[in-house]
Formats: sequence, C-alpha cells, structure tokens
Amino acid sequence: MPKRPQTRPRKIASQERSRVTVDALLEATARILVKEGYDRASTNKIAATAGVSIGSLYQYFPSKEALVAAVAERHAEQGMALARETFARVADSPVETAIRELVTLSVQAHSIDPELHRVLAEQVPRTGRLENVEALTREAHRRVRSYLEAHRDELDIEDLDIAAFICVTTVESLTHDAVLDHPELLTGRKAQQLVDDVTRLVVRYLRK
Amino acid sequence: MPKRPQTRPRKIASQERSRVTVDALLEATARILVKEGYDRASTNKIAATAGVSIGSLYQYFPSKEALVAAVAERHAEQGMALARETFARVADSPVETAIRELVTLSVQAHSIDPELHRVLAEQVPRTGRLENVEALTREAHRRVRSYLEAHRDELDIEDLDIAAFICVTTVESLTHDAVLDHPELLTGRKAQQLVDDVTRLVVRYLRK
Amino acid sequence: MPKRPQTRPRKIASQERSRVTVDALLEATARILVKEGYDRASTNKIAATAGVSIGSLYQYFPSKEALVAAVAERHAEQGMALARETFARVADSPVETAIRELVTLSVQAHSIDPELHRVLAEQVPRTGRLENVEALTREAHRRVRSYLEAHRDELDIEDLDIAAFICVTTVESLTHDAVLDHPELLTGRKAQQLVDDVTRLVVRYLRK
Amino acid sequence: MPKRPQTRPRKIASQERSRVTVDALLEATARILVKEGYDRASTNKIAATAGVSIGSLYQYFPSKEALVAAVAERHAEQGMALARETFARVADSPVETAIRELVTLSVQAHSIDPELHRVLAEQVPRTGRLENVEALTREAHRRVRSYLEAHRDELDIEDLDIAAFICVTTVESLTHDAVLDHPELLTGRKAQQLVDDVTRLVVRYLRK
DNA sequence: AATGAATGAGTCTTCATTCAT
DNA sequence: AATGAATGAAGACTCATTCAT
Repeated sequence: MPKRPQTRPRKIASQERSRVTVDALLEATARILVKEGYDRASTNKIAATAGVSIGSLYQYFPSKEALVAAVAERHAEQGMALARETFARVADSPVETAIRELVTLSVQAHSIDPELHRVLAEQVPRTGRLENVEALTREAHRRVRSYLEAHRDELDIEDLDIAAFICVTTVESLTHDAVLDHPELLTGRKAQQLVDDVTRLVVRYLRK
Repeated sequence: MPKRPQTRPRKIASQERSRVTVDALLEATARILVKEGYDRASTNKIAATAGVSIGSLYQYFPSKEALVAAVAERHAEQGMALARETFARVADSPVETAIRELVTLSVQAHSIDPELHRVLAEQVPRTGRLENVEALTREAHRRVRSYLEAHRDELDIEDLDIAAFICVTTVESLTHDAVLDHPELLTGRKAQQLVDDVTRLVVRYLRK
Repeated sequence: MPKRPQTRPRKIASQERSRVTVDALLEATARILVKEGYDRASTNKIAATAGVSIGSLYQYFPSKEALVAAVAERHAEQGMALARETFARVADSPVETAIRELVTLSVQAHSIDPELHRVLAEQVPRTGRLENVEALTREAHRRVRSYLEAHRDELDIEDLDIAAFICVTTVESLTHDAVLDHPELLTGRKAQQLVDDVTRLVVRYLRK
Repeated sequence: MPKRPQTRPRKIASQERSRVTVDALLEATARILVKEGYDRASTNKIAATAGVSIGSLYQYFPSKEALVAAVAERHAEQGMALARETFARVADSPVETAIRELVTLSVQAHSIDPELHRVLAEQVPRTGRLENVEALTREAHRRVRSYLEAHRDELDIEDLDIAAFICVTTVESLTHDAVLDHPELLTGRKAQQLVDDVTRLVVRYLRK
C-alpha cells in the first residue's frame, strides 16, 4: 500500500497545528481562570493570551462553557491517570494497604495545580457540560466497587453501592477540603496523622 | 404614664416596612435562583419579582453578591438552628446515639429547600461575601470538637482538630452528595442502610 | 404697635433653624464637592453629611444645581467682598497704586478656599443657574469701568468697555491660572515678580 | 517588483474601516456634545448617531471620558496647527508684528467650531484625561518662551517664565472670553480696536 | 482555516427626586 | 416642617458570539 507522502505530512502538519492551537487555548484558559476568576475570564482575553484569534477559538470550541469544561476535564483526567495507576498497583493488596495508598494518591491528585483546582471547584458553575468529568467520577466509583467486590470476604459489606459511595465520597471530600481549606493539616506531623486517620476511618468501616 | 402613640407606631410601621421589603427581596432571590440559576438571576428581575423597585433593592443590599450571600446565610442558618438543637439534646448521650442523631439531622438539614441548596452549592461562586456562612461552618466544627473533648475517655483520639475535621466533613459531604446526587439512597431500605453505614463509619473511627 | 412676644420668638427660632440648616447644607456641599468632585457629590450624601434629611434638603433647594450654585455664589461673594473694600480704598489712588492693590487683592481672592475654587472652576458645568455669580462679574466690570472713567485724564483710553474688559479679564485670568496651575509663581521671589509684572502689564496698557 | 494585492488591500481595508469608525465616533461626539451638552451626551446616543454599535465604541475608546478627551484633543490640535504656522512665520518678525499676528491667530483659533469650543470649555470636567490637551498648552508656552528669548535684546524681561506665562494666558483668555461671552467686541470697528488693544497690552508690557 | 472588527442584548448600578407618614 | 423609604429612568459598560474578508 503506497503512501502519499506529499499529502500526509501536510495533513499531519495541520493536525499538529490544531493540537498546538487547542493546547494553547486550554493553557491560556487555565492560566486566566486562575488569574482572573471564572467571571472575568473572557473568551477574547483567552484568545489573546493564547496568541490566537477569537475566531479560531470558536473554530475549536463552540462556547466558553465548552472551553472551560475541556480544561476541567483535562485537569480531572490528570488526577484519574494517577488513580488508575494506583488501582492497578493495589488490586491485590490487603485493604489497609490499598486504602492507605488511595488516600495518599488522593492527596497528591488534589495537589495537582491546586489553584486551578480551586477555581474549578469554587467558581465554575455546575451547569451541565461536565459530563466527561462526571464520567471520571463514575469510573472511580466503579473501580472502588470492583476492588471491594474482589475483597468481599475480607470485608463486612451489606450494600456494595453504599460502601463504594461512602469510600469514594469520604476520601475525596476529606482530601479536597484539606487541600483547599486546611493547608495546616498537610504539613509537619499533622500530615501523617491525617493520612493515618483517614485510612483508619475507611478501613474500620469496611472491615468485619 | 401616657403612651405616645403617634411616634411609636410610625417608627414601628417604617421598621416593618423595611423588614417586609427585605424579606420580599430574599424570597424573590431564592425563588429566582432556583428557577433561573445564578447567572440569569438579574437584580432587576429579582426586584420586579419582589414587587420592589430596583432602587430599594440597592438601598438594602449593596450588590447582587451581597443579596445572594444573605440568602445563603439565611439558608445555612436554618440548618444550623436544627443543628444547635441536636447538639444540645445529645450533649450527654453516648457516642453511637449522638452520631446517629447528628447524621439524621444532617440529612434533614440538607433536605431543607434542596433545590435552593443545590443552586447555592453548585452555582454561586465562592468569592468572599460568604463569611457568615463560613462562620456557621466553624461553629459546627467547634461544637463537634467540644463534644469529642467532653467524651474523650470513651474515645481514641490523638488529634482533636483532625478528628473534628473528619467527623464534620465526612458527615456533611456524605449527606450533601446523597441528597443532591443520589436520591435513590434516601428512599426505601437504602435510606436506613445509609444512616447506619455513616454512623458506623464515624463511630468506629472514633472508638477505642 | 404691640408685639406678640409669644409668636415672634418662635418665628425667630424657626428662622434661625432655617439659617442653620441652610448653612449646614452649604458647608456640607462645599466639603463634599472638594472631597468627591462634582459628579460623585450626590444630594443624599450631602444631606447625610449636613445631618439633615434628604427631604429637608429639597425643602430649601429645588435641585442639586441650585444647591451648588448657592455654594458658588457664596464663594464668589466672599471674593467680591474683598474687592469692594479694595475698590473703595483705591478710588482716589493713582493708577499704579490702584492696579497693584487690585492685583494683590485678586491673588488673595483666588486663594480663598482654593480647593473649592478649583472644583467650582473645573468641574461644575456652566449650565445656566450661575446668574448670581455672573452678576458679581458684571459688578466687577462696572467698578473697574467707573474707576477708569474717573481717572480718564491720567489715561489713554479709546473704548472704555474694551479697556474695562481687558483689565478685568487679564487680572482675573492671570491670578486664576497662577493660583490653580502655577503655584511655583506664588512663592519666593517669583511671587513679587508676578505682581510687579501683572501691574506693569495693566498700567502700561492704560497710561498715555 | 510585484505587489501583493491580496494581503495589502485587506489590511488597508480594515485599517480604513477602523479609521472610518473612529472618525464617525469623534464626529458624532462633537455633534452631540454641542446639541445636548456633556451630561446628556450618553455613549449609547453617540454610538447610535455614529451609526456604530455601542460595542465598537468601547473597542476604540475605553470610556466616555476618553472619547470626549479625544474630541477635545482633536479640536485643540486644530488650533495648534494654526499656531505652529504662525510661530514659524513670525519667528524673525519684530515684536509688534509678531504679537499682532499671534493675537489675530488666537481669535481665529477660538473661532473654529466655537460652539464645540464652548461646551469643551464650560462643561467638560477637567478630570485627568486631558493630558494631551495640556501638552499642547505647554507647547504654546515653549514656543512663546523661545520667541521671547530670541528677541530678548529688543525686550525688557526679567523672568522669561513669567513673561511667557503672562503673554500666553493674557492672549488666550482675552480672545477666549471675547469669542464666547462678548461677541459684540468681534464685529464692526470694535473688532479692530480689540486686536489693537490686546496687541498694545502685550507689546508695551514686553518692551523696554 | 484564520482573522478581528463589529455586534447588541443585557447587566449592574447610581442618584435626583417624590411623597406618604 | 421633617423624615427617609421608595422610586425608576437612565447610564456606562461587558462579553459571548458572528461573519465578511
């Protein structure tokens, strides 16, 4: 099958150009979101910062919401990438180990670009559009549920859905709040204590 | 001692006029927030709905944010009123009882005007102004901390601050998420199971 | 003609109350004009500063413009009072002496409450209403014209109106601009030089 | 050398589009300023009159003040253009000739669009923004000062700054006031008399 | 595919003024 | 005569989005 080297490269070139543009837009959006807040982050300013015309912005994203959603998704995906690694690693570990790893991971995940995380959490209106982010949340639920199911004999679980819900929500909100509102719990000896306590919270809940 | 009915009533009348106006504004804001969402809730629309001139709105609230903050505060205060009752009631109860009551209370509190609660939680930007709401959160922390301190000999707590943080955040976020995103967990046998599980989660964490 | 002592005092009292109120309003207006500028000087703020209700403000002044005009008038009248004194004093003086006195006076007059003078000059729109101030300007013209007429034989004047116009406008604008925009000309040896020069300007113009 | 008609014209076209828009806005502003006065000249009305959207107005001028300042500047620049010509022409003329020309020029300059001149002088608040206009005033000072310096031996000047200040302010304010408030001095034989008198005023002041 | 000038609906907010009490 | 709550017209300005080039 003969290639058409003349066309391909051009196509690739333009595909790459697109990727570069999209990346620039996402980066600019994240940067401006952090610097100016959601409300003052105008699409014109974003386009200018990205070094792209406002017209091009709308070539790639149909609306401001879509753009911000893409940023949120990218951000969430980074955390989820960490999470997937961890899940794979601890699949066969005993509960205590697994939970401790997941708690640690969660702190790390919430510490990725924490200023962006804060803006996304505190200022971006949850008005639809965040389907992809929600999909990631559901994925987390699924993975936890699977782990619990696989380790069911070690555990004392009546309702798998509730147990998964409690595990995910508990760990996520504790680490989220700690990172955003209680930085003092993340330094010095308190940091270790916090991970210990959250681990204990979840493990004792799950165990027989 | 003769009354001076001319003066007093007038004052009261005008005080009442003010109160009525303010109440109408808060009600209208809540209603529109729910119906239209934060972004589409314009001050002119709110004033019109309240049957009050836009000028009066600004006589009582210096900005849209202040108005919404007042609504949020009133809403939070309602929940906190319930909470105070409960804290008083369970001050001397054993841990299991106390936690179960607090979990139940928290579900109830999150079920007060849940649509408003959702808008407040999901759409109102956390940009300053919410100090009074935050003060209520701190009050909750303080009360839980006091309870834990008073019952310290029943419990196995290393760091009171962390323990209080974990209790409050855990119960709050689980009930919040359940009410807003998992209504199926609040009906039928799941409802009881959820309260049982959250209670167990917290109690086991705290106990020796 | 029998007095009615019961009534009178009351009337006087209320007349005085009026005067006090009006004075408070004028003072408050002047103060706020200086502090906030014409545009931001709202009648509500003025009334509050004067310790008077907004309703009372409108009892005494039919509009913001009228209030500001009254302030301008009071300010101009203060300068004019100085001027009248000076005119009386120099009526029979020779030209050089008279002009020098008038120039000196003019500097002084423009130095009465110079910040208020600036606001009045630079920010208050000249949209009618300033009739009384204009009357004072005309009075100045008349007085100068009279002086020139009386001293006509010392002088070389073809057209009295033009001569008066030139004298008044010249002295007024030079001292006005010096006070407002060239404070460096009003200190040290320059100050004397300025008075000398303006005097020379006018005197040489008038003399044969 | 082949032109690249595709690129250039487009650029020019859009540059011209901009220029046309800006010009339309300046014209509309001047027209409305005259017709309605400063306070009633709203940006929306200006945009409508210019046949331009309100958004475009703000694309080119960040505020109403900036727009009016641009009008004032353009107006002042027109007078200054005349002035530069005159200064160049009279650089080597003897004092009497030079002053007479400058006085005549000043009358002409103040007669350019006198209604606009009046609004600009009487209603536009001098609140910053007018830097460029002030720069023109300073240019006038500099030019007069240079002339006086160059002709110093013909003259009797102690302090060049004061002399320049007096010349500029005197001529400016006399012609300004005459044009705006004493039109009767600008017609018939009074007109010549006025120029003669102002010239005599300045010349006698300067000469030994 | 990119550009960026243009759009205009819609927002928040101010403030002179009125009038019932 | 005083009060001050209420009014609402009007204004400056923003910004997501479109579309001719």
